[in-house]
Amino acid sequence: MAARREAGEGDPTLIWERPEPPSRPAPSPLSRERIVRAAIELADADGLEAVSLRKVAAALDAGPMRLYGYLSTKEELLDLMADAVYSEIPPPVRAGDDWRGALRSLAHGTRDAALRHEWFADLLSGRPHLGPNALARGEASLAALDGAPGFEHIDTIMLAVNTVNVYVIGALQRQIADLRAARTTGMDEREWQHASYPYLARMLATGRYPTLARFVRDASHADADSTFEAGLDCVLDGIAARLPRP
Amino acid sequence: MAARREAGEGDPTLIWERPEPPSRPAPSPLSRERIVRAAIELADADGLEAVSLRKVAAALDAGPMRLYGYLSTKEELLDLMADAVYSEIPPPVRAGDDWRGALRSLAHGTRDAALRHEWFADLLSGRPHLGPNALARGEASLAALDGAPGFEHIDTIMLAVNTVNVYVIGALQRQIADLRAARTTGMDEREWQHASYPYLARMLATGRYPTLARFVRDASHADADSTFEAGLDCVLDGIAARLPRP
DNA sequence: TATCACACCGATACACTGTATCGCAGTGAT
DNA sequence: ATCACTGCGATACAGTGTATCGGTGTGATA
Repeated sequence: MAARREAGEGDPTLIWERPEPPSRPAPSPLSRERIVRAAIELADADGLEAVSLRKVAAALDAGPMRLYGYLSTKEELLDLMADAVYSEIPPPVRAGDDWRGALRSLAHGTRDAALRHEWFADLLSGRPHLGPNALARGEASLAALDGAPGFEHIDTIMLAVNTVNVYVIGALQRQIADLRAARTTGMDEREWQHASYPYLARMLATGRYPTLARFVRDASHADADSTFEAGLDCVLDGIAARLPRP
Repeated sequence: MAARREAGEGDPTLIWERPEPPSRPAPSPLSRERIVRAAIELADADGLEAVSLRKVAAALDAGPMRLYGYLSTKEELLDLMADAVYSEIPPPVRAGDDWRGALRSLAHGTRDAALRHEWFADLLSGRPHLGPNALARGEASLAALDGAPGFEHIDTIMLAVNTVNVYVIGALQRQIADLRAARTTGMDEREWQHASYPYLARMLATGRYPTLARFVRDASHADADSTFEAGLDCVLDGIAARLPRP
């Protein structure tokens, strides 16, 4: 092991605090940020499984081992990538007492950033995101509701922010899974949803799923955006219902 | 390629329809089900990244290549594993008009099954789950609300089921990420949440996240179960708010 | 019963992964 | 001018998913 993995051996979250190696002028035009940027480019283009230390290094004209001066593990790179996504989420806007607007802008900001980087969904189940940008987003979320009318109790705010976040995460997960499925079959999302999707059609034709079949036939299949919006409204209504009578 | 990958070459969802190879009596005491069971045991014990075709095959006293008679890809194995989790979800009970109870039991059943198999969360972003058991769960969910008072319109049912599902998925994702983080630090979940977690404490001490710090200090950090319950109630309230006046 | 044809198992191989090791070159100090 | 050292990256290793294909055991046929 020697001195390769320097500080914070046991605790993987310590990337956020460990200083970068001083970027020596000539021989090392590398930085954690450049590495992360290269990795994100790869992931955006070809998915997370295309991100290998070798490829990232190659994109930076370096040998794979070079990266270990800036990262001590591939997991760290993934953490940094996730945090970079958080940095793209704009702070929620709160106009006066419009807490719904605040939560809504938070939700949309998160969703937009995540849809720009589909691989983000794959990093959600890994470990909690605690990088500086993720924390900043947390800070901004809470601050956006802090002091809004009806949100006097701290636990009310927690519940609201948590529920919205959880909804957004779940919705993302699902939409991205669908997007990928659609892409591998070559259809666009709309076509796919309309269930000319042959396997599903055959499965439904077995008669084992009568209700499902009826719904696939009769429901007005909205696009992903409006479905997201409808669910979000639903969640916001639920939050509103638990506020003290104004 | 020859005859190894037989039917449904292009479409990866076709596992569900492709028949198993006829289990020849003596030399082949293997079956898709045994393979999946072995893989699930590995994943339950050591996480999804411990599931390699070699290890699964070894657990069954077979060479790695043997599995390719039953699967054409590791992805298929993962799909089968995911569907096995769905088979553990009990059909939602609906007592009379109690649609809340139906959705609640659906949510809990899903959550319980997923917490029994933490790796399930990692499979959510992969591709949509369309195995027979997943479809059966879909069927049961819709059927549970079908005809309940207030749910006359098909889109109302869709919205309700979708929103609950999405909430459950998101909540799972998050709790499992937390569980893992807690485990790698050796603490139990409760301890971890109570933020003696040293990195977080240091980060909050920087003063860059004042609201967050206050919340971590003052909020009553409920355990995962009650948080889930509270959020679920919130979502159910939101659904209730959108029903036609009774 | 002896032979043949065929099916299939799994050893071998390949390209790829993350990462440990360590020789060597290049730098700064003496 | 010499030395000590630092840190880069070639090499190596154990592991992955999967393609290939030789050998073997089986069932059918003569």
